[in-house]
Amino acid sequence: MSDSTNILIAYFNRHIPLNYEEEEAVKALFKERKIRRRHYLLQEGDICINNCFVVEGCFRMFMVDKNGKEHNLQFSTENWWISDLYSLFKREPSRLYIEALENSTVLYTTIDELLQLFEDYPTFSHIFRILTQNALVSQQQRILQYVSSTAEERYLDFAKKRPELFNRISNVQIASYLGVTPEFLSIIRKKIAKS
Amino acid sequence: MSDSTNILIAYFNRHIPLNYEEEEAVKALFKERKIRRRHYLLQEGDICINNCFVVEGCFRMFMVDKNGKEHNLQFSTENWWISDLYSLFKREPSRLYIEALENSTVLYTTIDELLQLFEDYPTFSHIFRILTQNALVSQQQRILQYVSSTAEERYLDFAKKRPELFNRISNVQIASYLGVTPEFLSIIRKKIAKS
DNA sequence: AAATAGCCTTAAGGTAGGTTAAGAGAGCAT
DNA sequence: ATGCTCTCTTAACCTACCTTAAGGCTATTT
Repeated sequence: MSDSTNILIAYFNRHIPLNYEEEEAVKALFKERKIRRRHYLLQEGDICINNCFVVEGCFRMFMVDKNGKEHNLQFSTENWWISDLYSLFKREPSRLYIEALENSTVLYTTIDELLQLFEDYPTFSHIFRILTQNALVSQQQRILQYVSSTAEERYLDFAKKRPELFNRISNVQIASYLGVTPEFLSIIRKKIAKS
Repeated sequence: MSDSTNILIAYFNRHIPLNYEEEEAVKALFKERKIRRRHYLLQEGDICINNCFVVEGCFRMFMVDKNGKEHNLQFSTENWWISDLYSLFKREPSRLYIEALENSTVLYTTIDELLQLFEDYPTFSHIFRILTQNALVSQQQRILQYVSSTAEERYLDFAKKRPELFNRISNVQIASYLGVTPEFLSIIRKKIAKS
């Protein structure tokens, strides 16, 4: 069994302690995959069939709008999940891209294996209901912030909430996540530095 | 047993057929409440302890930003759920308001009763995992749209996706949902009418 | 019937943030 | 070393949307 799988098991145990059988099920089901920097885990038009857990590295999920501009929706680093839930659950082509920002390692299962796991071991159904709830809540917080604050406030908040990410990725990526151009982010940074 | 409860049971049956015991559990657990137009189901600072199903009527969920402006986040009409999931699950004071736009009827349970229901009847845990998934997916779609389209596009999309709501609520409410002022929505409407 | 309140529109002037373009510095490859 | 690519910055001009203010219309209340 790989180190990677132990990391995932430790992750699950932090939510709900797994018994021996459940740990074995994780070891049997999840497969490891390495993705090199600038390579894609998912591209627009693909049907997302894998649910991925980031063991090591960093990904960004983004969409391309009708003018060809990219908009980052989410970053995932160690101990985060990354997949297009819309495509995964609806089994329809994705409108999103998932790109590795660093050389990375993930553990993944197909959606069908995951649903089977939920049936065989209710513990996992329970864990994923909580994970989905948490994701929903944090998305709602993001919408709240989006409608009610300026780019400068979002920038400061991002620096505060995700300091490790903040120092790990480029300002171009941060700007895209905050919904501004890199040029305007530069102006914001100058203004903050002055004050 | 009330008509309201039958509507909720029919709703559940459309997701996963309930057996006799599960139907009885719904009848035992959910309570009815009527809310008059302009009255609040939830106000900022309250801890949201009830999960509500709209039997009849229409609600809006909104936040008030630091400048005192309201931002609509969601409308709920018949056969939708309405609650602040953040406050509900984290048991922390809400930053949101839920207001009845019409005289309305809801069925509700407390979060503790709901969690107990999940333990007693896995069917409901299953249904709510799917509902949470769907909510997550549709929120993600909304974020996608928010970052990638103009106010005019969002307006036309809203008219197309929710035609009944579109004709049921005021433009002031729609503008707040779309993230523009009523004045600017008026300009958009004029422009669309001309073309 | 009058008064009040909410809704919708128009218009003038203002601001946050975008676009385009250009240059300077860092890191990587030949 | 030389070039290449990427990142970050600065600046001039532009646009989508906001603010304020005012007027007319309709619905509700008294």
